[in-house]
Amino acid sequence: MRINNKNFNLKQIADSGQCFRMNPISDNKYGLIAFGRYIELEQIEEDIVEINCNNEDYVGIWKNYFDIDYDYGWIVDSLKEGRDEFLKEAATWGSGIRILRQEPFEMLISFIISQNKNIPSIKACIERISKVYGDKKKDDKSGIIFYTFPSPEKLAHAKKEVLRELKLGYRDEYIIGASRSVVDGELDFEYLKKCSHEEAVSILKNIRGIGDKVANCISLFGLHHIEAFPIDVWMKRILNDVYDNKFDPSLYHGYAGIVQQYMFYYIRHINGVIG
DNA sequence: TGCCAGGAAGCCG
DNA sequence: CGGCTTCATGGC
Repeated sequence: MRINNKNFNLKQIADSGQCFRMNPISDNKYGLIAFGRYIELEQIEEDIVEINCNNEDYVGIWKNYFDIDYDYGWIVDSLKEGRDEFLKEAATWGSGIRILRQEPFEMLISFIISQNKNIPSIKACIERISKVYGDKKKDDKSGIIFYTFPSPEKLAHAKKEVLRELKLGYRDEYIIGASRSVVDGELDFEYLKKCSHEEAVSILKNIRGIGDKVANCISLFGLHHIEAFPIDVWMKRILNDVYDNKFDPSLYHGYAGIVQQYMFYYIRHINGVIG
């Protein structure tokens, strides 16, 4: 399936810190594990992406996953034409970023794991927890063996000692507790998607191990509340060093999370963390 | 060796 | 509320 879209860049998405199971496999090619499947994608040209799947899976899964129906172009263009010099550069540099519609439970656990960790370490933890608690599968097309992200039931019944062996550190109890909240219905992702971003964050923060930053990441990447605005150590640097703590997210009301992704991706580029 | 990473909880004033 | 400390772990 070939997608023609001006704002769809695999490298930018893979390096944007929103997904942890999309990795390069060769030049311009990426492997992705999501929704219990493995697919390969290739950046054919700047505005053409090849998704190695049939039409049924594209329409049923990946079109929605990559948020293809949403036009990111108007946001990029408006930032490029605006007065904010930093956002002008950031939007130009990351114009191919999209906010993926990832699975809420995977985002819940992934961003609990993410606290006080760098991205390579987060990815390694997620692969380990998937290998132990997920399902082993083989992709028919590529022959690749992979492990699905664990179910809430599996992690709700996980043992602390095992999670410690997986190098999850003090987050072991947080992971088990959050998973139990999903299993017993305290956390209802369908409701969290329907309600406002503010209410979703408020509910998520009742879970032990979820503070403001992680709640905003779950809201943005797992619930697709694109007005969420997660502030991590990189964002703090921008808000302090570039904006003297006077940045006003309400200027981008309703889509601040997308603007935030351009900022995050750009500051890490400037600091040489990613290509 | 000390510092940092897409932080949060506990405690203190 | 704001500031300080502690919490595992790996990489540099």
